[in-house]
Amino acid sequence: MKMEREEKIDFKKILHNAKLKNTTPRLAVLEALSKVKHPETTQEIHQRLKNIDLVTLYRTLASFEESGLLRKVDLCKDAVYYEINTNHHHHIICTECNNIEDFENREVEKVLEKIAKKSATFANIKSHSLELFGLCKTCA
Amino acid sequence: MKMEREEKIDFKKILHNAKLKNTTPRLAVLEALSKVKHPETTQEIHQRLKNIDLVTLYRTLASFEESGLLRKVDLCKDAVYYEINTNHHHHIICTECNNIEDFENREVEKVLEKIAKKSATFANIKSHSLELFGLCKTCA
DNA sequence: TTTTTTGCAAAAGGTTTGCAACACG
DNA sequence: CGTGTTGCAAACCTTTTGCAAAAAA
Repeated sequence: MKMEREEKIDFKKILHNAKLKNTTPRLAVLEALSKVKHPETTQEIHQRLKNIDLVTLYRTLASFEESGLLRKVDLCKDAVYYEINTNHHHHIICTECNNIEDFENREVEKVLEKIAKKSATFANIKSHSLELFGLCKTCA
Repeated sequence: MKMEREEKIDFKKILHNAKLKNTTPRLAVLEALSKVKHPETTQEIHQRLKNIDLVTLYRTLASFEESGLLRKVDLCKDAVYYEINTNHHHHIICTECNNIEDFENREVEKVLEKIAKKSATFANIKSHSLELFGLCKTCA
């Protein structure tokens, strides 16, 4: 019988592994973004973590992205969104209420690989962005 | 025998059809973007069309997008890119030199439609963004 | 104790707004 | 001629930079 176990993440170890020093603002940001399912903007994160200076937050997010802890997501909103960099996936975004659903799809990844190979001018493809936009059932 | 014909676009008619008044800055912007193959930022366009006020350019691009003449493209560059809204296609961008290749691919569109249908929480998908990032053969 | 990181102030960009003069239709 | 558009000035918002004080290892 499998015990249900409280998800207890060792944020200090994560920072240490990323070769980042263990500071209060960094722990707060990492924890906050781990709790949240959807991508957030710098301003949104700042709203929730009022006690962290906005400048520090900018620097923290930049260093997290550089070390691969976070990933930028482009939601066509004239603002940069960040999310925890876990498994590779994409998003479906409601243009009305900003509701976000994640999806993974092996087939689309395969097609993208084929497209990359076919290119006449590109030697290698390192990454891609893919987001769907529409109306969720509540807003439709 | 087919005559090669000078591509002569009636920009005034295009503006008229879009229910936009026929002004000097609008014609200049429309013509400039029609000549160019790749997406450009507001700042880049302004560099080329120095005689148009930057504020006017912002308003022009916004009205062009609203009326469907232009489309925003998201190249993960912390800047909004615009391109003429013609056939549906996507881009492969060189992260080193910003070289851009367009591609169309029926297969990927089909897979995206399937993904949209499968979604539990979304009623309909209206659009999507898809860009590939890598190194072109010159930069690799 | 040495090196990074933080937080404040201020600068720097980029984009938007208000408004009078101007131009299109 | 009336309404929409332009161009300038100034406001605004987001992001970056400089630097001294504080914290990490």
